[in-house]
Amino acid sequence: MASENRPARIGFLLSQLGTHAADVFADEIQHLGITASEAGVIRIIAHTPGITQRALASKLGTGQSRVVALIDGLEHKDLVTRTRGATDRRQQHLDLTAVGRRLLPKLRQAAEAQETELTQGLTDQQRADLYELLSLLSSSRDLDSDVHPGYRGTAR
Amino acid sequence: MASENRPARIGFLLSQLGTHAADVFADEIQHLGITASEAGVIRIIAHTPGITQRALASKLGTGQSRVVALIDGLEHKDLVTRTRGATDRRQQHLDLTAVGRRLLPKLRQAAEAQETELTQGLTDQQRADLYELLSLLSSSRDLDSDVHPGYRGTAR
DNA sequence: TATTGTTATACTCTATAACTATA
DNA sequence: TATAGTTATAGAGTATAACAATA
Repeated sequence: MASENRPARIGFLLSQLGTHAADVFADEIQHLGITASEAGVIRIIAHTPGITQRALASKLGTGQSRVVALIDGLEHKDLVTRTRGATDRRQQHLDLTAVGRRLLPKLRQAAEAQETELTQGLTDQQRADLYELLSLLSSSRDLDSDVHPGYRGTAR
Repeated sequence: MASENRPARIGFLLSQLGTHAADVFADEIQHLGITASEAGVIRIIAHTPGITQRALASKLGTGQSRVVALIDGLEHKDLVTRTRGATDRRQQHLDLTAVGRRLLPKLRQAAEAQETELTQGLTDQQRADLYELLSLLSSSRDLDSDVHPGYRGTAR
């Protein structure tokens, strides 16, 4: 704020480091044959099996047509299945295949490698402090703990 | 790391909050008639007047053709000028117009509004701590202090 | 008539290669 | 022959509207 004697750069640093973090994660999972977007979808389906495409679109903050394309890709890779709803046959329920489930521990490993890579300049105490502050920011900003909306904006 | 008893989420939180920060900034400058990418270019030219398009492309981490499109837009809005190099007529040197320079304090205001908006859940002390940690991360990761590469990745 | 998913279309950002004018 | 900028083209991600099947 005005009382502090430094330029307002937290927003800029968050944008910059957020982009960098996404790049590092994309690199970490490249050998798994999926993109960061696909990894996000897999995580959500793992957390809420049977979720409909509409509910997934709403969680991702994207349109339904984007979900169609994403699921087409994941279905083609045999990671996700679509099942028509028994009571409402308009809905498609999404679930992980056995192959998809086998990806989950690898995604967790990738997240750990990403964190190690990102925070290698910090002490354990600093890493813990940073985690606390980012969690506080995220929850106070009412952002979903499973999802973030993806990169729509552009460089600042 | 393995010794810490929490999931590896710093990378995820940085991505999520970075996207959110970029969205907030885009909203703050929308009334100025420029995008976040254009604001970034204006800031760089303000900092290094006479920079060539090639040098700008390298700073942005983008291709030269993207710079052509960006400068076309800024020139059309009368915010930036191109001047052929006197000694090497292949080069285009970029400078802000008077109108462009008048935007600078408004961009600073927008950055302050963004920071206030982003960190409204934090105490002054927490805000100062967060700034320290993010600065440390950014400098240890060797990221440019003026620029970040923009959003190329997608949701995770 | 409304809703779920699908298809079609367009717009932006990005990346690459071909082209020009200068060196 | 190499370089700075430009143009053309194609690919991803995104958003919107039109459409089919179902409710």
